[in-house]
Amino acid sequence: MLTIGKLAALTETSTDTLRYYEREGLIEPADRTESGYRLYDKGSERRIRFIRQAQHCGFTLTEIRDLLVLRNRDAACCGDVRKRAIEKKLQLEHKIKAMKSMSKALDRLIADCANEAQPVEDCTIIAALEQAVGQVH
Amino acid sequence: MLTIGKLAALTETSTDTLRYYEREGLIEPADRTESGYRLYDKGSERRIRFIRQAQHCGFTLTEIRDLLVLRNRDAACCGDVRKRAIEKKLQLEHKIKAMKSMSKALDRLIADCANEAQPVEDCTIIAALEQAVGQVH
DNA sequence: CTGGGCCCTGGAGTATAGTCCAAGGTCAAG
DNA sequence: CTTGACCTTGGACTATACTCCAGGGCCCAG
Repeated sequence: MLTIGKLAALTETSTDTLRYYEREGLIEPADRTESGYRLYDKGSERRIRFIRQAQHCGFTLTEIRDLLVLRNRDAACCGDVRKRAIEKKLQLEHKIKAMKSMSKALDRLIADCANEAQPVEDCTIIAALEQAVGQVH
Repeated sequence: MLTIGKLAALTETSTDTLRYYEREGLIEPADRTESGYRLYDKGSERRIRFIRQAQHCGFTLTEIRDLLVLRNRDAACCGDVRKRAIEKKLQLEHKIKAMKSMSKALDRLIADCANEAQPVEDCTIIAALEQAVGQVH
């Protein structure tokens, strides 16, 4: 069992952030000591990592809580749960597409600017950036 | 030339947001009427679309401003500009990787839950979500 | 020449996601 | 048995990105 400081160090978060996640209903300590210290198990570490990862992918804490809550449901698994998963998946795919097109635009930008001492007017940034948009819409 | 309301309608933003972007240095009207009304050209529309797209991909307004500012530089194009582009590109690639792995995890989740009336314990959500994390780190 | 819809500025308010105290209790090492 | 590192709660503060007024001016259709 880990104290909050150990878990924070392990997951590269702050103790404040962990307590904040608890207030927001994203995590809960597995136990408490007699004196009230929070105690976490290895599952908490995985949970925190998942939260950070999901955030990094553009999910809000509210959305992440929704995903995590699916786990604790006693309703039938495949209905609600599946619907949410499909929704998230579509959101994700859309974001990935947009990001890929931006990434390609940046590639072009980098390639075109290989020549170090070119003047600004010939730098294809604007064109590349705007193409990124064109490809998505 | 478009007034702020027309541009807002065209780009599906609010006039408040457009004025906010202006305060933040992301856009500027091409002109003003004598009475002080903002007037925008077609370039503004493309610029706004780019901003929204970039935001959707997880860039902050500050980062987007940085990208847009590259355009107005009178310093040598390929040096600074290229460095920034490469930086953004790496960030983007990293996010795309994470999102792809979450997307795959969601796929598995959806596939495994195809069977509508399964009990929760057999719903592979937790496993799938945690694998997403495992794949990224 | 007036009513309704648009525009202006400046400033206040909101949600999200932390971040930072203050005041105090706990615990292990020396 | 004290010192320093850790923990507790509650509440205030911050940054980002809007969002919503208030109080006023502009513009044109009837």
